[in-house]
Amino acid sequence: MNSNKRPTIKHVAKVAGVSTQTVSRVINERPDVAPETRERILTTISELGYQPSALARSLIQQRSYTLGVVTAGLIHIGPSRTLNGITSAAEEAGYSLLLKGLPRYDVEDVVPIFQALFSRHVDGIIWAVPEVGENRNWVDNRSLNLKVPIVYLTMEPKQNISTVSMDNYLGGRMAMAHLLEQGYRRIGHISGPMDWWEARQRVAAWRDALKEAGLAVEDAHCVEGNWSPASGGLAIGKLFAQYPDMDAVFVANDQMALAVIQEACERGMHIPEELAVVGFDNIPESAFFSPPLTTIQQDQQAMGKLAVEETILMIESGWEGLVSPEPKSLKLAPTLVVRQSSLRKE
Amino acid sequence: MNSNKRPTIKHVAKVAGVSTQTVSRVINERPDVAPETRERILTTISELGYQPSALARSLIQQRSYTLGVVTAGLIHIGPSRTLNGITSAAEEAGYSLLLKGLPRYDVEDVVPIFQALFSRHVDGIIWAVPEVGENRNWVDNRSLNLKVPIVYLTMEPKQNISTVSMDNYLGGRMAMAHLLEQGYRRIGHISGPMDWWEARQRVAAWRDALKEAGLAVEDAHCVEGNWSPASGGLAIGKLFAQYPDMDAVFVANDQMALAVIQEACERGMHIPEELAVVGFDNIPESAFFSPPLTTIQQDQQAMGKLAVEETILMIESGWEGLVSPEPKSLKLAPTLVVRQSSLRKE
DNA sequence: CTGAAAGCGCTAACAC
DNA sequence: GTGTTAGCGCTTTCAG
Repeated sequence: MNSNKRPTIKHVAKVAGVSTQTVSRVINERPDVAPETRERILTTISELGYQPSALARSLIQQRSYTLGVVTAGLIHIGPSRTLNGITSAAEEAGYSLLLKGLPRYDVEDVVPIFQALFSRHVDGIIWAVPEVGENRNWVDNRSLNLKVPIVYLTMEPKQNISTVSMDNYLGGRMAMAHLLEQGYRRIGHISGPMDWWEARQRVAAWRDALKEAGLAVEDAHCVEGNWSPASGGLAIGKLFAQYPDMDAVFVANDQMALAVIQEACERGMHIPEELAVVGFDNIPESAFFSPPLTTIQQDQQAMGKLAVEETILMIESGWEGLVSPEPKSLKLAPTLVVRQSSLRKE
Repeated sequence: MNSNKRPTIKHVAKVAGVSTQTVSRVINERPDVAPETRERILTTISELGYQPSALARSLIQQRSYTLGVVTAGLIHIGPSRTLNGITSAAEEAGYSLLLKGLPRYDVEDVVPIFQALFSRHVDGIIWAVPEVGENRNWVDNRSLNLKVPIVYLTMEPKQNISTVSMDNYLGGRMAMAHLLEQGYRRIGHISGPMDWWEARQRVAAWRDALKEAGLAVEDAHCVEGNWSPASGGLAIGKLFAQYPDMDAVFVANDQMALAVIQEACERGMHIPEELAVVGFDNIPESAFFSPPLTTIQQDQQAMGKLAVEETILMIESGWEGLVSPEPKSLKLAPTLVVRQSSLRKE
């Protein structure tokens, strides 16, 4: 009975004895169809298992209800949390997602990426790749004359484009404020790779907090890591050598902080008595380090969600060039999670 | 000069003074175009910044070069690693990805998911959701008469469908073999949630390994966790009570194993002297636990890659119903990573 | 080698 | 209320 191919609107129309236009009206829930006709068509639709083609619809409406998402570093927890926020928010808003993963952070040639996205008529783009090195250089030239809105995640706010980021500087300040409040005064820093915007923000927070507290800031008190636990171990070793009377360390992520704890332990040092440690990220494991790690929590899912909402807002307000909604730079505030690794005993 | 709208094949044809077909031939790199004409058209294309519409092409060719990917639990490292493998493999094969994230593992009503995917004419589907509870019940009824091939990840192999999974049973056996070889004989187990297929496989491996070694298997020697570190802490507490002379424990994931180490440490126990620990997953942190954790490494990126390759194989071999390539059940072997947490001192 | 006509599945605009 | 016509941007015949 059923043909092998998927039924089209034509099949439905023929079987129900109406024109395709009427079927179209029913599908799109237009009011101007006789209740009786509507019933008949709905029955036919479910009998045939008919399903409208979003492709054909996109073609004629010049609107795909699809967002392009560009990510990198999905193996890390941060980017995947963000993506998770994006998927659920898009679902909720009735948008589909076209996903592209970059093999590296510093992809130089973005043209093919955009082409792939545009050729599938995405209505908007979420550039969920953190700012690293020169990987935002192309933004000025390209993005201003694109036909669809783009929202950039995790980057230094810029004129004329929309960005959504965690406030890494604020997070760093919260970590430092906490340590200072606990009475620590000789605070070192292990940073992320300095070509990362996020890493630089956290370093700046460390520096400014010390300065504002009237404490000396020395280059030798800050060592660069690469986010990996191994690099954290190396960094703390250096720091012990360069800053022997350090009493606390602000570490730019939890993975490196774990290695710091581990290395301190191996040297027979007690945390937090001899060295207080504050991390960044609040990975699920950090509550179970020995001692549990004080850290800065960032809600990356919320960031993804916000990015989707912004993009859709730009789309639906009839975005054209950079007319309607002014480009915004949104920042989300992280929160401080206090655990034992930073608590000065009475 | 440039019109506001994106140029179409018609514009190119008009400007180049040829018919749209000829432009089409050039785009698709057909040989039967005069070199001179081809040059002129290529020039026009780049002058106009023309870009073919994949949408229109998909519509007429009934082929979208797009894969639907359904995931769940992206906030966890496993699923996102898998997705990362999928994105890079798809990119390489020239396929786009339509991403759907499920809000939970046990989504009952999969019909809307498939509808959304089909309405966008995906050529194949990768169901990257682990088997949990009853969430594969629908497979029999539906999948057999779908119009596109599906590959299911992380599930018990089943007749007539294609699956790709890590060999969790093998992984469990490797963990157990290692502990037995080190001389441990009273080995407990902390499992994942028993409604997860992966958790059951690991339990079965624990059980079978003990049995085959001629050791007693008691229900009280296995406690169920829920993958979270917190649950691991609870579970090891129970296990200490129910199995006081336990000398080793195989923990179903690294996060729970971390809490085990932490709890043992708090009770003043030494690892591995008084309790050997083996985990599962090899998260980046586990090399930096105190002591570093012996664990089972699974290459989830490879799994994602394999799933893409299988799906495309089915698509391109002219899949119809379940005719051409027989459904396969592929399994990937994990590897053992030995660290200090399980090494019996001489 | 190149072009004309038809149509993928759908909807906008207009008739009746 | 409902049908007709046209066309989204492309490719597939089939002529020449």
